[in-house]
Amino acid sequence: MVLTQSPPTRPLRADARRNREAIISAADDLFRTQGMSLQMDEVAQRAGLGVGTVYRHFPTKEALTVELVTYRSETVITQAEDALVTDAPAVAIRGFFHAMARLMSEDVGLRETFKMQSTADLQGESCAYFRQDLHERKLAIMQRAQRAGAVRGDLGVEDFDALMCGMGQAIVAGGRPELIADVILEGLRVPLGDGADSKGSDARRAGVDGA
Amino acid sequence: MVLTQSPPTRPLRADARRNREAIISAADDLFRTQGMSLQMDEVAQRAGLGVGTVYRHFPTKEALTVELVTYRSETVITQAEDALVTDAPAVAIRGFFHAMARLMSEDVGLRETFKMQSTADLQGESCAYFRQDLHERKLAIMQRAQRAGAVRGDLGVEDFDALMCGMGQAIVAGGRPELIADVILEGLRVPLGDGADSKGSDARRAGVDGA
DNA sequence: ATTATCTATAGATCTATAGATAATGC
DNA sequence: ATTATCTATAGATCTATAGATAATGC
Repeated sequence: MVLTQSPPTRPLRADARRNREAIISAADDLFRTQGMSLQMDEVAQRAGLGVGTVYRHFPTKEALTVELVTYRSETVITQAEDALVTDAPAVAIRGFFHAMARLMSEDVGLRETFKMQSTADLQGESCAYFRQDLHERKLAIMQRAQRAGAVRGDLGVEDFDALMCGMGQAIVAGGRPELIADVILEGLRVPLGDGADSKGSDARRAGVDGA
Repeated sequence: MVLTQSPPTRPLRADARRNREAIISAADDLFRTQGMSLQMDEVAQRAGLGVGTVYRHFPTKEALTVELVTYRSETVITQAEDALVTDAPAVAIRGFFHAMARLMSEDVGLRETFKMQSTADLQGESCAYFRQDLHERKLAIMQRAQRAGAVRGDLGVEDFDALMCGMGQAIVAGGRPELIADVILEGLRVPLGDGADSKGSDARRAGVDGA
């Protein structure tokens, strides 16, 4: 989970380890309700510590939030992988979207996690490996769903991520989570060529290839 | 367009009028590229004025941005209405979404306009009337599309707004505008009850009624 | 001795205002 | 005379650090 250390890193002193955990836990609570606008002072206060201590463990605010973000990413993607092992792709994808919609509706941090993955942040070299790994796993999940015909083939991982982001935004903006998830899900399916369809799906099923 | 004045408001002095326009124009440029994070100092500089002047015309940053946001809202909704007069609903909606996607991809301010409409901001009493008007017009547009069977009936104006917001976010997050718009459009259609459809569309076509 | 923690505050970044100065237009 | 504009700065809000103090563990 933690991929940020290269040097040997001798084990933390007992109190320091406790405090580190208190910091992460406090930060996580705040991240859930406030996202990136959480404040370092508040984290310290909630953890029952001084700000200095927080900065000892995490040199910048970004370093702290990367911890929270990577944890959420990891959780979410594992969940998706598990679902795909158990269920048929179409069912798994549906379950995944609805679960995400529900979680996002009560976790600002999770919404911002998706944003940060797509947008500028989280781009530090420290998490380059993590990002790469995540990308590959997402690709695998998506291609599996595409081969099964559950998701249109001209969708890239970037588009998929972007849609998850969009779903989060739509939910903050007051859309009903269930409905929003359904709309996007329906939209993800392979479009059927019918009336009122003048253009736009011309690159249909571009990226599908065998296992 | 400007609905913020109740008292008679004697006409501005010639130079003041020029400056006011310079301010709005400068602010609009910055809003297009930076959205709400535009800075008052920059606005002043770009307009070739001092900050004090900007604040003379717009007492707060919010007052300035409300001006920009209402202008964009008005433009967009008029465009949708016009399309619905000319074309068949399904075609009009499609054209509208693609136009929005394209515009949003190059106008941060437009994306944030949708956000602000749904979320907390823009809630001042000063634009209560404007908001009401906008809401009614959106409702009319949506219901027209629903009666024509181009859009699923269980969608509320809030959901529709939310999806526009989400589309914007998906585009910033790196999704291809054309594709994102297509996915949401497909998703908006009345879902056909077929396989892999376990639940979620049970409230189907709830809000449809005759003209 | 070494490692951690605390408090108080420097520094950066904005919005908004005050008070002195300049431009209009009756 | 009135209305508008300018510059310089107060005030709010954060992140991050410095230097003095306290807790661990060999």
